[in-house]
Amino acid sequence: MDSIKENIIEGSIVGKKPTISDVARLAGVSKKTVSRVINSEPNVGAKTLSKVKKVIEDLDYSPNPQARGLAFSRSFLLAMIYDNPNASFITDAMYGALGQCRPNGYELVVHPCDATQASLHDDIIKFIRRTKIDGVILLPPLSESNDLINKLKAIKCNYVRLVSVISDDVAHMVHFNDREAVKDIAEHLIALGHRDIGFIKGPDNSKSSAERHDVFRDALEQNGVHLGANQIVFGANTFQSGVDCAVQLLKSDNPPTAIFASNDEMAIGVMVTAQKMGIDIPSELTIIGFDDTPQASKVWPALTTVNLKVKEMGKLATLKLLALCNNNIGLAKTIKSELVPTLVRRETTAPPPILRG
Amino acid sequence: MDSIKENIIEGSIVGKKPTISDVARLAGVSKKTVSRVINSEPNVGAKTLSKVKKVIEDLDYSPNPQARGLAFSRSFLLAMIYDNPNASFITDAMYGALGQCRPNGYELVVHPCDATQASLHDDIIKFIRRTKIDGVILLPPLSESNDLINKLKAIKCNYVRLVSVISDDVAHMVHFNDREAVKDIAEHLIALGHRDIGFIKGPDNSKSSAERHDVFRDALEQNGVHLGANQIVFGANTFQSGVDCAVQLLKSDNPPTAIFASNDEMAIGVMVTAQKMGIDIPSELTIIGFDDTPQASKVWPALTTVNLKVKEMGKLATLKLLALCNNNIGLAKTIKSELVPTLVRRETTAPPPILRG
DNA sequence: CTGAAAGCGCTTACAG
DNA sequence: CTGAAAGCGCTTACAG
Repeated sequence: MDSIKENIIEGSIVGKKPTISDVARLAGVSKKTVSRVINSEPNVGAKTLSKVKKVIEDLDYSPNPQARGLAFSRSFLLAMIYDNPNASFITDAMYGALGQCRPNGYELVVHPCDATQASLHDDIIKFIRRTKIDGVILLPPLSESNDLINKLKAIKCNYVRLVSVISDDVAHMVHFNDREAVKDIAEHLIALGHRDIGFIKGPDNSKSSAERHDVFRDALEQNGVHLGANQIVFGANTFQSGVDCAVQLLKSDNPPTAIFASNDEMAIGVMVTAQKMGIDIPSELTIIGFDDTPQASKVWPALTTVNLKVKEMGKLATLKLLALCNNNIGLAKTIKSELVPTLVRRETTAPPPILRG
Repeated sequence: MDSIKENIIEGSIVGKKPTISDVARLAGVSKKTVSRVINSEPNVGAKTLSKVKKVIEDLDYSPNPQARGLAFSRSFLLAMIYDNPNASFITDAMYGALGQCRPNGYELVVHPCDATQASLHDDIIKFIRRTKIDGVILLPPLSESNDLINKLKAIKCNYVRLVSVISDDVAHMVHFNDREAVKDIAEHLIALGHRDIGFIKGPDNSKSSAERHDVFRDALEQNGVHLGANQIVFGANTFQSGVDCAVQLLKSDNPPTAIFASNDEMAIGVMVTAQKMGIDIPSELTIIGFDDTPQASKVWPALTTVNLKVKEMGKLATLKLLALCNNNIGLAKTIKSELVPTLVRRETTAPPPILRG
């Protein structure tokens, strides 16, 4: 009969990993009992429990995830699916998610995809079917597609979406409440004394673009400032579109004294353009962005913007998703699903020239 | 007996996925034959082959990866392990890797880790043993640790490292040849007429820091320019350290007319600092970075820097890793393992003031 | 509280 | 060129 020692050697030096049978044999119990211990099931005697745990530790045993997956009909894999957010949004969301995956025995698979592909949604469904992923986290703007959600529901795939507009049951979404942040921006600009304000809207296919626009316009209106049609320009959330929009706004007959761009990429495009035109920031032009990407604090002057708390969102989304994977919808509903982004005041805002000495 | 139709309905509407047994039954062959088709093995008759393929397509069948994994003793999972590169480096490497993973039936698991943890390397080993990952891609600076590599070898884990200094067999690394790019930078500065040049070195624990330093110093020396001790300052590859280093350099008795920072983060720190001090870029100060992060082209003036071709590196690394996973070391050696980064000339370089009108 | 048998969906090793 | 049997390492369903 093998001694524990021999098995340890066999297990860790020779490289052949011990199995549940090895543990069972050495602990003098059945595989089922070891299985109970692994899965923290009840009905294991205290003595048996500690004996099995000891052997597991001695052997440095960990269950084979493929075998567990096959038996459980689960993969213990979660996927993060996204089309085109910025790099730091992705990595922040990943960090937040991973912090919850690991202690729960899940791994995170990344799945970026090409939004220009017509088969985008079907490809995602194929991916999920093929890999048997237990659940997916959807990042914006992909997360805004109800077509995709319906397809996910059709295959009964667990999902949680990160969104900026409430658009699902709380069990299935984490929502960053743009509205408050956008109002803060409007009020901040008003308080500084700005009346000629330019707005760079995001792409039309995104719900958050429309919402940021509506809320910003209404908040200004409430303060007696009207956002005219010629003060609204349309960007694509890219740096280059920020440059283009800035040119439109700043070369108009009545250039604004402040510009709110719907994301940092565009805001930085505005900054660069203004600086090239010899316009000083913030004394001659106030600029506010949205996202608080790492770059926002690494431009000069440092950009005033809105922090989305993406890592926290990734964490909450994962917590919900794990609850869903365990068929605990009640728990998923309980977990916080709204985050309030905060306005980060840095150096790109000041009163308009007219109010300065 | 079930008709194909019924099975299709059962398979895709009800959600119960068809198995190899369904395919075998409907095609009138054994499971082993279906298995041969799935794995593109030889010894399948043409007629049998097309019959099986037809059924697979009709059923929209895809093999269960957990079952395959269990039988093959493989997970069909690759992991990307990293500690602290910048966000775009990570996402670029992921894109490059995924392009190769998918067509080969592999998925990519992300595994960021905390370099400040003493148990870092052992945690990685545990992660690999636990998940049964088939192979790992190591990103810098983690990829430079020989201690980690030795531990990976001990558990016979396939790996490929992305490195800036040749440090392994070509089957196990993709190497970006800094030397050439650094020489290009030195020669570019010399050609512009700079003689008082500042250098911001990266952190001491990184081999590439030392190499960039040595190569830069030697290349300048060859052109008759000496890099004095007071012209070398020590950064940490962060924006803030770039700011600090810039202050040291620019407030010295003999400030340089050009600064080469070992990465873009620091270079942008230098830019911001210079601009705050009222120093014009590039007419009064030339700046060159390294990495070509997205931000480099989104600052003003746009930063001259070196593009590392990270996505391409991710692709090549994955190709090598897949070859290793198939025990084809010969193939892994064949795949290109050196990439030459290119100097991207933008707007932050110009002749020194003394040579200008 | 514990365990023997059958099964998850594939593959390997073998036979013909 | 094809297939029947056994096995990968777990779990479920059941029995006691």
